Amino acid sequence: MADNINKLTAAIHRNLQITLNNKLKDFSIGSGQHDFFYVISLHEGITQKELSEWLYIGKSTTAKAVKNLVAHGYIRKEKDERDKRYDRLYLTDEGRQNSARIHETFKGIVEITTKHLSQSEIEQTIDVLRTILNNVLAENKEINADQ
Amino acid sequence: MADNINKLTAAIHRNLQITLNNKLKDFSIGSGQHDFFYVISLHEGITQKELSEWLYIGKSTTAKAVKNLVAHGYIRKEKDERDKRYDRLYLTDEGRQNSARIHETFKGIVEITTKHLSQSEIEQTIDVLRTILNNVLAENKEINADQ
DNA sequence: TCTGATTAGTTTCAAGTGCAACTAATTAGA
DNA sequence: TCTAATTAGTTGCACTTGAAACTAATCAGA
Repeated sequence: MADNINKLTAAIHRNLQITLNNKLKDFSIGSGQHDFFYVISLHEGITQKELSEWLYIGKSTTAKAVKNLVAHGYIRKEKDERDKRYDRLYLTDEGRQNSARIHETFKGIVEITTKHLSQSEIEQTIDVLRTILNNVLAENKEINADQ
Repeated sequence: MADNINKLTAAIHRNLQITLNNKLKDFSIGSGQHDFFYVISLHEGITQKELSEWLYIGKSTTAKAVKNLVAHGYIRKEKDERDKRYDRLYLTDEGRQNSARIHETFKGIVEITTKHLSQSEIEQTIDVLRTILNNVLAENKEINADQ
């Protein structure tokens, strides 16, 4: 078997998590929560549903990540007044203090991954990956309409 | 934030795992072990170290996956006679009976991911992903020489 | 208006994963 | 040859994740 896209995306994902954990070892939240924090810091007021959709991750995982971020004092939840089913998410002061550090780290991750690649290679790859993701999501939707 | 390669590979990986789990729901081993079984079926006699390197996955995860596959009767271990540190892995009869099914499923996964893509797009993407993976591995090696 | 369906978020359970510390086997160097 | 270092594999721990069943709030249709 030669390399294929599935194996490579899996390997990249796993090993990038390791990179991220190393770079943010002293930051007192677990590896999965960095992404959530990052997105919230870019889109304050986002709901958990939107966060799940943005990251293409299950809502139960989002609920737990958010719970942890709140417990660590980095973000806070606020009930939407017009529809009390929604929780809107905002950075706390402590979250805001750590925000720049996270942004730098994420920028560094992008630089690491794109080393030795031209801008057009990167753009084309992003396009193809987006197509692949849509293919996979369509396949999963076919099987199960929910979640 | 626009989509980036890290987010896309993570999303593809997570959602492909869901696809695979759905397709192999009735197969009595967990999601992570399908990949291991597949590689072993293609390379009988492979060691756990080689398996870890092939999948770019940690050796402790490999040890547990192999343990489960053995417990379920799909594969067997055999000590290398020349160097007893190595365990060599082989399919059992039951493993061999299920092998074709797994191969078909993996082929189906490739077909799903590559829908709407030309052969050259796929090949170029694989090249880029390989470069990215090497970038990430090099970065991690810099931090930690072992594992 | 009221009842049933839908929706956002939570919780429990089972499973995969990495890290660190471990054992057993082998190799390298004094 | 013998001791220290290396190497393959294992185990315990912490953490992430998805599925399924749940609650609370809202919406849609009779």
